[in-house]
Amino acid sequence: MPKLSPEYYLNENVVELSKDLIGKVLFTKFEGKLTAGIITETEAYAGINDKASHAYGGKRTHRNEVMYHQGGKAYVYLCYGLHHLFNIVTNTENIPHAVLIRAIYPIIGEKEILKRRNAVKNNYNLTVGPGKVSQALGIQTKHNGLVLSGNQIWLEDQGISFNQKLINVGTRIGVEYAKEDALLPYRFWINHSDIRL
DNA sequence: CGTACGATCTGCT
DNA sequence: GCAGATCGTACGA
Repeated sequence: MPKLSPEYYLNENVVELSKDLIGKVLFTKFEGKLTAGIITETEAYAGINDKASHAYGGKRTHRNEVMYHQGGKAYVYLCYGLHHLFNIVTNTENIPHAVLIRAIYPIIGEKEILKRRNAVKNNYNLTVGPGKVSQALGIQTKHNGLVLSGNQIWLEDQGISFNQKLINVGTRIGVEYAKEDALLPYRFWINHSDIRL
C-alpha cells in the first residue's frame, strides 16, 4: 500500500484535511515493532488566527517550532505532564497548521498495542483519546519533528472510505480557554461500531 | 529563578 | 462525577 505523498500534507485547508484523514491508516515502527490503526477521530488547529492553537497570534517557541515547518512532519508534545499528543503538521512552511489525531481503530500489531496500553482486551476504550493513541503506537516527544514519509511514522491510504453521513462533526475537546473559537466545528469522528472491514 | 497550568487518563465513589 | 497524577513549557520577576 502506498504512503500518502508529501504533497498530501500541503493542503491549505486544514479543516478539510482533518476530515479527509478519517479512514487513513497511521503506522509506527519502533524497534522492529509494527503497529497501525485506522484514524477515526481528528481535530483541526488552524494557525495563528485560531485561539485554540499553540501558534495563536504567531506564537513561535521551541515547543511548537515544528508547526512552522512544511507540512508532513509529526508534532508531538507533552500534555498535563504525562501524555504525549501526536499531531500532523500541514500546509506550507511558516503556516502553522496541524491536525490532532484523537482516536484510531487498531488493525496491525494488536498484541503490542495491548502491551503498551497495559490492557488485556481490545475494547473501544483502548485507543480512543489522543493520549491513548500515542501510548498505543509508542509515540513519544522524542519523535517530534519526524518526517511522515520516513520509516518510523507514516500514513497510508488503504482505500478505506466511509459514507459521509457516518462522519460526525463537532466542537473540539478541552479548549474552553479559546472562547468563541472553542465553538468551531473542527472535530471529526466516526463511531467504531460503524467500521466494516 | 519561581510558578501556574495544560489539545488527558484513570480509578474510585 | 470528580480528584489526583506529573512535568515541560511559558512567562514574569
